[in-house]
Amino acid sequence: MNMAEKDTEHCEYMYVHEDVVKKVMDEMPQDEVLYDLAELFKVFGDSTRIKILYALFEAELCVCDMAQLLGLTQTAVSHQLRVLKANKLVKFRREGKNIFYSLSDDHVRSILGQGMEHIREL
Amino acid sequence: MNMAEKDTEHCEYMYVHEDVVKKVMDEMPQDEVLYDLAELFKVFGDSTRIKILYALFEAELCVCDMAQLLGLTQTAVSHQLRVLKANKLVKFRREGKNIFYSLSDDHVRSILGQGMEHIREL
DNA sequence: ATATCATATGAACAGATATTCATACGATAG
DNA sequence: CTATCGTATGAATATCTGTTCATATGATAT
Repeated sequence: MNMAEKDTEHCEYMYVHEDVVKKVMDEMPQDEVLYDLAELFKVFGDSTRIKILYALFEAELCVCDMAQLLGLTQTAVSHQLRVLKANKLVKFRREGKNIFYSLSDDHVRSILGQGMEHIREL
Repeated sequence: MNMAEKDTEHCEYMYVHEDVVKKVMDEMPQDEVLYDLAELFKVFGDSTRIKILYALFEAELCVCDMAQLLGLTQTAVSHQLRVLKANKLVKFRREGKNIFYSLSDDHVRSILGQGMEHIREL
């Protein structure tokens, strides 16, 4: 076998391209970071939460506003806000009986914006 | 009741802030777009797929390379590549028996980059 | 204090999803 | 053309996730 070829290491019954694999391994972020990253995107991967985030693009809203606006139950909205809070995507303030939610920073806009660009090109 | 107050419309037993809700409703993207957007992020919301994408950041790889690199079975990788292909996040070319995958465009990098920035600040 | 409003929370259920196993397909070498 | 390698696919299973229902909490007004 020609040693100049990349195929050197065994992978079950297959051969891997060893040098490339090693290079990639060195550059890969830690597993935990990649896991956290997936968890973050999981939050964006639900249309209810996306709707809530988009609604908050425009204005600060209370739970009932969002429920009415999006045609959802108060409970469903509340559960999803919990997820968004846990991931620091929204912040909130109390005003009497109402709790007003808003976007916590501009990363949300950036991330959603990039996603929008991608689907526009599909 | 003071008409200068925002609370005008009924929502079950609650009142919504009508003017704000209407403003937001006008600005909201179509439901279908938001659904597609959620579907896109759902693709990023899995650590196996994130790992595959990050691996492809660095180099073009065949299925077996990825399986070995990431400690996954060939089948698992193949199933996830199917999802990534369906969402136009990766492209591929055949070279003999191997099929080499690579990132299809720079949106992937942008989206992952924004996500990374967010989790760094948590 | 008590009733009511706005929101949160816990349990239960239904639907979605990732992995595995078995197998099929397409390309190549002999 | 047959065997083998690399990859893809379908079915089955276990886990995860979102919604609903019932109920709890926290704030306000009377």
